[in-house]
Amino acid sequence: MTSACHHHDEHDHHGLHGVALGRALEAAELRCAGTQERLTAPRRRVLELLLAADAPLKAYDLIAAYGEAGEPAKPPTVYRALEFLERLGFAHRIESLNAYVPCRIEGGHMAAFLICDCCGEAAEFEPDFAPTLTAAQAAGYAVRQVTLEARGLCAGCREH
Amino acid sequence: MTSACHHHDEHDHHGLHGVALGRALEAAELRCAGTQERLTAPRRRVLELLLAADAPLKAYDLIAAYGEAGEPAKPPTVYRALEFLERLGFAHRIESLNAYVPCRIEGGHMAAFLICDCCGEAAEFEPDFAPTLTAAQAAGYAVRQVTLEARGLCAGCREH
DNA sequence: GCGGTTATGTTATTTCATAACACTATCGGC
DNA sequence: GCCGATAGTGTTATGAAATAACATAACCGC
Repeated sequence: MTSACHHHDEHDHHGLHGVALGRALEAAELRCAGTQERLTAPRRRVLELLLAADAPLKAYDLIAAYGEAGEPAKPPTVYRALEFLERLGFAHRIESLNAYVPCRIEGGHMAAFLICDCCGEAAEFEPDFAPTLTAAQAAGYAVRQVTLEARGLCAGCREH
Repeated sequence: MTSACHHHDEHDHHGLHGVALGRALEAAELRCAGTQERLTAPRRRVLELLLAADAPLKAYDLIAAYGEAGEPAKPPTVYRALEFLERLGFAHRIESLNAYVPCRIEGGHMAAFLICDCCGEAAEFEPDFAPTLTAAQAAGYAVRQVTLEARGLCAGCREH
């Protein structure tokens, strides 16, 4: 996380727990049932860990936290689950952090993040991609996917 | 590069050579002289390799190509040079490729790339960041840096 | 030429990610 | 029900990307 300041009291607790976590997992199950995709045990477990976290998790954080009783997973288990979760839009990879977050925005969309270099928070948002897509089209590109990551300081960290 | 097609005849030769390469390096020297920064031998060598390349280079491509007579560099040599080149705006890292390109646009700017998943070309462009920055401000963020990478197919690769 | 600062050389290690292959589960068609 | 195709998992091993730590050398202002 490489925090530069230490005032992360209450402003970054995004993790889901208890009932809310259960509901989110249930919703994911339902969305899978709609397609012919399956939310298998390792996929569900990795999604659970992401949803419960307060900040982006690295792949090896997931590997370490995977086992209920402390036994880590093998790397391919987690990487394969992440690949699945990304494919279905349940999670996003943040390239500039080598880390992963659960998707917090409903509906098919292009991911974009505001990342606080101080507290490590990564807030998903939906900027207007029109100027970018227009420019890309003008250059002859057929865009399939856009990665947008804005780094800086969040409101909480600016004040201190 | 993981190319999906094989028609990369003549449409991605961006590499600088001979006189043009010399001029670009000279320009970099001049820009360094203006500040109190120094374009030392390893930094110059890495910049030269980036400028001469036709596509983004991985750090270990640079490490392998570093020595005039085939001897590779040690990793820290190249990573330190890249850090310098990025800091001065001579090069950019492309997060989604773990690769580096020389800066092709004059003037201080935020980097953005159109990346062809077929031929590997990475075209630097300057989209309008205003919507993104406005949204970030609305969320209370003070943005320091923006990474924007659009992946898809370039004009040449779409036709084939 | 001395001392602070910046950069380099070198060894080793850490972190991140995937290849390859054997085995198992699921599901539609018969 | 069972059979074959497909998708998913488990496991071992390895590959790729990046940095830590510390010693040495170059540069610059005085």
